[in-house]
Amino acid sequence: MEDNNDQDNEVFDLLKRIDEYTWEIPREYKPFMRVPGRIYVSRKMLNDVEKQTIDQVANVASLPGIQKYSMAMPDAHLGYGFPIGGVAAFDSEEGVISPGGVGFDINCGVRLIRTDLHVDDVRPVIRELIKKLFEAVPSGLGSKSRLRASDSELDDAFVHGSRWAVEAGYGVEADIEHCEGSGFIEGADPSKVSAKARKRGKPQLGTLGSGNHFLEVQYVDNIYDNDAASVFGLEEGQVTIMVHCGSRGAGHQICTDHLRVLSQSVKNYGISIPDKQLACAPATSTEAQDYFKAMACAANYAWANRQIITHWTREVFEQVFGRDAESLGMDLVYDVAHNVAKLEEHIIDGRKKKVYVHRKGATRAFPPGHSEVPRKYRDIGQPVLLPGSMGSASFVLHGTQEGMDLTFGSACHGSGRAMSRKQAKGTYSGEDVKKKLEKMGIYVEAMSPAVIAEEAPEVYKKSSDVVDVVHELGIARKVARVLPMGVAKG
DNA sequence: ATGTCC
Repeated sequence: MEDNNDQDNEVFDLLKRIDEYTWEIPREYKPFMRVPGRIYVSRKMLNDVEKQTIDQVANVASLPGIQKYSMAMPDAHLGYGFPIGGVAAFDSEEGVISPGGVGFDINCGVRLIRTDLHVDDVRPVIRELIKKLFEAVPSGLGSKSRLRASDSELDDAFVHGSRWAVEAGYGVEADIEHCEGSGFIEGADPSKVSAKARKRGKPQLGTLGSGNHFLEVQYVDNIYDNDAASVFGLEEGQVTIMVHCGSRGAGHQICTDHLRVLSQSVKNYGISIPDKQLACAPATSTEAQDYFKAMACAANYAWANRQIITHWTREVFEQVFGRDAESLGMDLVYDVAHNVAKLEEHIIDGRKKKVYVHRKGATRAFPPGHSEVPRKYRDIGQPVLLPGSMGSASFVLHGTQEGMDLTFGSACHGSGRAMSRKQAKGTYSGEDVKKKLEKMGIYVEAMSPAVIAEEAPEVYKKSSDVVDVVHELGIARKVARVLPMGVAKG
């Protein structure tokens, strides 16, 4: 124990070990906890979980109507109010809805596109491919799209998500089926979106954004489950494309606008919260429902956004390989949200119950047989897409019944930051990181060197460690690993 | 994550 510092000892003292990957924060830890907290992490990785993150898990447990546990995935770290990597479900009648449980980048998410191309077909043209993708898909902070959406198109994107984009010519019908929830959330109401959010969102529909968002050309280097991989259309050596982005300024503004309202609701409804950042309102209240209707608009916008990017990506591949996207086998494998709240039915204490599941930096992972899993994948379970950081592996998993029972059908969302952006910028130079990645065979095209430094592989937790916990715990099971060949980012 | 404070 002498190698543990003070923080570690403190953390160990307050947690109760349930099994190899399950650590409980007992209700006794804080007087306001309505349910215990649960952190799913290996003992080794527990050393990296900050005390502040554990306190956030405990704080979430104070919110009215919370079910079972306030949970944190192995990649959990400090967030706004709720931890990033947090999962919490609230009774749809007695519970609350909280923007902090979704995050600012509403429906930040990931999609995976397969191809029939082999890694050897793509290596020789990777620079050209990435350069063209970088040109075709606007990226960077405040970037504007080459799509000029009208007000009515923006409304349609807000309400219909992926379907709007496909019907506007940006994709094919099968793309819609292969999105979580068919690429939209019901109940979106654009009248709950401020003029300011509309103004920010309108020129950005069809942009990648900045930070850890990326468009990556990858190849499948390892298959863990042949049957599942085959059903998902994946095989070793095959080239895939991953898109990681969200709802841009629109989602950010929607979160900001409604946080202001809900921080007042907390007082109006007499809800006692240990942290102002946990602003919320009773799920049935007008304020909470208005947030949910606006949040759904942002979520749908993000699905439309990833769909438009998919279309432009296909166009670039068509140009470079001189064949149409269909003959290149460029089907959408799946698209998942990892920052969203959803009204779902779960079995709790043996009874079916409707709950608002808040997943913030956590991915839905529904089991085999679930009606929301596309027919094609029904026997396997929902594809769960976990992006790695720039230059590191990404993973494809599938949902399980254990996940449904244990975590409201949720898994982690990726690797999780281990160093702050500021610290990363002070430690690494963008040019050096770019050169290092090139030596590893990964070509990076980015808007600014600072973003490359902020996203250096070293500033993230090892994605394989995080994925292994999820796999061993059984809340999602590994199907395939993909490695980057080239990446375009903000 | 984010026109990194209208």
